[in-house]
Formats: sequence, structure tokens, C-alpha cells
Amino acid sequence: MALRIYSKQREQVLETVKSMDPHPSADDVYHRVRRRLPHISLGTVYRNLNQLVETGDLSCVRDGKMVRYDWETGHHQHFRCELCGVLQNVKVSNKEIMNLLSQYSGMIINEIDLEIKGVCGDCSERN
Amino acid sequence: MALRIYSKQREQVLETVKSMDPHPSADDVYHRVRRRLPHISLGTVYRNLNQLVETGDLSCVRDGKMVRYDWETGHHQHFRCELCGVLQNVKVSNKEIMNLLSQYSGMIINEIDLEIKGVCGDCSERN
DNA sequence: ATAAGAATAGTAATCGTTACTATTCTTATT
DNA sequence: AATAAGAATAGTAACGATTACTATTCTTAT
Repeated sequence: MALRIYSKQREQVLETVKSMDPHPSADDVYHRVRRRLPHISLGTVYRNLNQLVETGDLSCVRDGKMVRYDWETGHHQHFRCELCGVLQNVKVSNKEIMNLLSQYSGMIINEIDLEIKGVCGDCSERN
Repeated sequence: MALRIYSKQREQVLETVKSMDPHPSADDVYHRVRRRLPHISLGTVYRNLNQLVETGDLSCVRDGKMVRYDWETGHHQHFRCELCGVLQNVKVSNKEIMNLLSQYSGMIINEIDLEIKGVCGDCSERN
């Protein structure tokens, strides 16, 4: 594989992720995209999701053993509710986090992955 | 399983992790502990590592699809070098990170997982 | 219209981990 | 010390998410 050429499968994978609830898994995307393309294979979904992340059209976040996808590609971090399990995006400036790391002057910091765990607004109201 | 009773396997798993380089995988621990207990099984290593994390004798951190273990159980975050792949512990106070999150007042924050990616001191000297 | 080579569907294989089962160990009670 | 209940074990099979493989179909430059 060198060039990347058009395929309706890739187009539908992207459109499907954009139409879904946030952070679907590859399997979630597979089942949803099959409504439009009943013969698409799971491998095709995986391959295209990975390519779309590579090209910057999607982002992804690891959730335990599984990877979840997101059409929100701008800078953001994640909050996970320990009760309902929902994963939501939050925005914290990297610059502010970097300031906290100024003591580690030997290392070059390129990327910050922050996952915050707690109880989301909905769940804390409910309890 | 209810009570937890003594086993030399669990004792050796713990001692082995404590004697190893930081962040061994379950398989790393398995191979090392076999020097002392040649008949220990991989499942036993996994079960005991998980129990030791539960009891707070070890901590663990996810590394891609794999889990790595650490005898350092105090509060810490992780730095991953993108060049040599090494994972090392760094200490950033949760309180300072929480201050950055004060805008998200609806959610209750219990735990902060921060992974910093970049180039470690050794690698940046080398390049 | 053609040809080169991406992309696909369908299936098999991989890898870290967990589940299962018969047997062995630990421990509390005699 | 002998016993019994039930944890823990070794060894193996199964699992789930993902990737690899292969013959076929599709896209695109000419």
C-alpha cells in the first residue's frame, strides 16, 4: 500500500463515526456501518479507522484493552465516570500542565495524555 | 475464593517484582520468577499480580495492550520516552492538576492518570 | 480500454489475559 | 498429629480485540 485511493467503505466509516455517540469502539462502528454497507467486513472497518486516525480525520483513545474513536480531533483530554463508565472529553491546556512538570528539565515533552477518573455530573446528581 | 491464605508463589511474585527493573510485564515476571520456582504457571503469576495490585502491594499501569507492574505504590504519574520506549515514574501533585480542572465543577474527580510522552534525558543527549 | 496496484471480504492467526478443572496446600479445629 | 474445608496451584483451553493473509474487486492514471 502506498497511495491512498477513494473507497466508499472508508467514506462511510468516517461518516458513521461522525454520526454516532462519542467514543464508539471499532465493533460499535462495524455494526452501525453495516446498516449502510451490509457486506463490509470487520477488518475493513479496523483498517479504515486506523488510517483515518493516521490522516488526522479521527482521534482515538485507549479504553482498557479496547480502542475507542472520536471525530473530535482537536486537543483534549478525557474524563471517565467510574459509575456509568462514560468517557467524555475535557479541555485542559497542555501549557498549564507543562508548567507543573518544569522540574523534569532533562526530558522533552511532546504529548500529554491525561485521564481523569471520577463521577460525572449525571451520576452524582442521581446518587 | 474468600480469604487469602499464604502461598510461596505469591510471596515470590512480589519479591521478584521488587527485584526487577521498573515496570515489568506479567510475562517478564513469569520468566524471572521461574528461576526460583521452575514449575510456577503463567496463570498463577497473573492471578497473584492482580491480587497484589488489589491489596495495594503493587501498582500497575497500562502500556498499550499490555499491563505493567510496579512496586512503587505511592502517588505518581508516568513518562514514556517515544524513542527508547522506557516508562518512568514522575511525581506531579494531583492538587495542582485539579486546580486546572476547576471549570468542570459538575464532576467529582477521584483519580488522575497522566501519561507524558516525549524524549527522555538519555535519548535527548544521545541525539 | 487497459493495466498497476490499492482496497476489499472473508477467514485464519496472534497476543495478552482469563477461565476451567483436577490436584495440592494451608490453616483452623479437634 | 489427624482431619476437613476450602484456597491456591499447574496445566490447558478459551476468550476478545486486533492484525495478517489471500484471492478478488475497485479506483485511477494512461
